[in-house]
Amino acid sequence: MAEITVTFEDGAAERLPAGITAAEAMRRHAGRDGGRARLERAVAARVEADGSTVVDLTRPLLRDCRVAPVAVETPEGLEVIRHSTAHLMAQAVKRLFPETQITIGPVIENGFYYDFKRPGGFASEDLPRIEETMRAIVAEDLPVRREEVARGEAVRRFREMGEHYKVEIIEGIPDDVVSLYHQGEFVDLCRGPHVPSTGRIPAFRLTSLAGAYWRGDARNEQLQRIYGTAWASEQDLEAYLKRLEEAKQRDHRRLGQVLDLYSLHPIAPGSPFFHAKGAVVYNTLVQYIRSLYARYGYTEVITPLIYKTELWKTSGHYDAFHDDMFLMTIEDEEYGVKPMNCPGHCYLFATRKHSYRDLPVRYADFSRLHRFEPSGTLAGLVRVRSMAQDDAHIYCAPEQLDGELERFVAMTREVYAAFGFDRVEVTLQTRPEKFLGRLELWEAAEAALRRALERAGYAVTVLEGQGAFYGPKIGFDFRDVLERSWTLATVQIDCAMPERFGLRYVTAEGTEATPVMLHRAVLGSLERFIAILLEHTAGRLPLWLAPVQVRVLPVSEKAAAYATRVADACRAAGLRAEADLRNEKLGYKVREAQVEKVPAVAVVGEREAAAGTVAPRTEGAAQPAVPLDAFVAATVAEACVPGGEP
RNA sequence: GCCGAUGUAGCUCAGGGGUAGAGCAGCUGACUUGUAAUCAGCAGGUCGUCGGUUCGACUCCGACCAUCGGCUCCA
Repeated sequence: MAEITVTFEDGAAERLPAGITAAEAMRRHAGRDGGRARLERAVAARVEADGSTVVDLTRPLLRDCRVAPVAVETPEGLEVIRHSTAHLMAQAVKRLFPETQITIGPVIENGFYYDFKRPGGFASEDLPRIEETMRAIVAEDLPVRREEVARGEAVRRFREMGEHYKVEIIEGIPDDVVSLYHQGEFVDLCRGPHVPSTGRIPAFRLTSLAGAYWRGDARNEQLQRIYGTAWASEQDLEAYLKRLEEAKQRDHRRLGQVLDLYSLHPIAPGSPFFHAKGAVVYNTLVQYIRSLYARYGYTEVITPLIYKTELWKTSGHYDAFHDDMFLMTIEDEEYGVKPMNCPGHCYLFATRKHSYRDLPVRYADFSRLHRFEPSGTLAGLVRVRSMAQDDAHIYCAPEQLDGELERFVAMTREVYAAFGFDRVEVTLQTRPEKFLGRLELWEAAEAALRRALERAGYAVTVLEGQGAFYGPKIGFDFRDVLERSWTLATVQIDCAMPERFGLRYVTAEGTEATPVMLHRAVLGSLERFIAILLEHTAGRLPLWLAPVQVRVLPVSEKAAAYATRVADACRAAGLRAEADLRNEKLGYKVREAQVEKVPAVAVVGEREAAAGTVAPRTEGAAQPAVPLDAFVAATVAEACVPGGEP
């Protein structure tokens, strides 16, 4: 029999019969070096020949290669068990509900899902039953077997089983041979790799039930998706579930209530009411951005909230989005509440004749916008129907475009640095199927965005076809506590509106030209930004943004007068300060100030009143007393808006 | 919009076909307080809304509304 050379992790090489399985090869070698324990923890094998691939432990080795075990707790190992758990779940579902058709079941971050079509559907009470059956199948420790068959044969078998979605998938595969995985009575189309037997799946939990569309298209049949999570051990599973629980403590919807920042009411779904404290955060953010506008050369404008719909017919928004707008008919004329500022700014630009010397024109606008977002998509402050952006539109000459993009990236960087946001994910979203404007403009615009990102040195994910209908865009995305991704900053080059609105400027040569138009926002929507900021800081807003910056706590009524004087002194210095004069013990007031995350707490008793000092409590701990003036000066220093006037 | 779940006092939650419960918050009083909850009393509800079943519904059924987790969408 032919032999091959197999090299192991320790560098040793052995001549072994071709066709030996990866597991057997490692087992023979381990017998000599004592690595059996590691082998028992392996769920797959890494084989390196031409490239490096993770394969089944039962995969036969046919050529010279290096082979190493893949431990269950490694990223590759977790991927294997998660995929195997998806199969396990599908098998359990088929046992309990044989009328169900299986579709696809991929691995996702921290877990997996599987999409099913079941007449009558699943209810969440089904999940515990499915889990129970899964545990039974683990106890059966069914061997998992890979089989390669001709595509036609695979189609025939799945058709016989009544698995029509699988048939459709296989028919779309270009290869002549496909691989199937068997475990007991269950068989699924799959590339693998998988654990060698169902008993090797250590810990899992089914987490939720959701709707999903076949092939991700809303025009297709609605399937049901069951989500689960799987880990290398019960302890890891518990730790993961605990992390999820802890993340909920930082959820902006909880913090928004505890901190009395905003609320939502069914009378205006998706439209937050900002309470007095939330309004301070909102307005301070606007003030911060305004201070940067002075430096970055923007001029602020105020434009109408309601327009005749002709405006969006010109811009193209009406065709694409009129179902998603708040529309009304007044005196037989249709009007709409603006969902974005751009068309209004185009009218503004056209109110006078522009010279190349005026450009770039940068119109900033903090107007409220109203979008009729679908009911099922609303979420706290991150997806709303009523919002305001730190929006601006830039009109420039083509040769100014690169400079404007660079200026935008610089401003974005400055703002994110001020908030300590470092987990940004940058995407470039290109021309969608339905688009307006000339193709050559689109190509030039996409090239300009690519250049800007390259110069900025961002690692970029390209999302083909995800751009706006009027132009390609860059998105700066951040994760919320549930790891969902949301766009904050964006910059978009408009390939349609300048021409549709007939915008012109006079060039140096005295001819007329169409300006380049940019849409951009740095914070994005203020609502969404506040949500991400709250979650990022766990509610401990920086002092300059905190609704209450200083709270003065008298130890007893005897210090009430002095506490009032201290609070007045803080307010005179421009701080948002208040004295807590309620008839409560100090410990009670301290606790409340902590819970409300007031950044600067000053305790005053008879000693402080006599000495003209305060005893600060910062970062959750009592500090030695300092003179009142020094406390005020230090707090004022911390209250400076970042990057603002010195 | 679609699938699944949830909705009881301002908040967090218990309860269950036969007159609605707790803790915190609120109000009143006592205590005069030294760094994460002092004590007592009082008040607070169309049990999301509308309809149905029933002698009787907060509880069972249906529709709707809102919220939550996904899917689709996201100018």
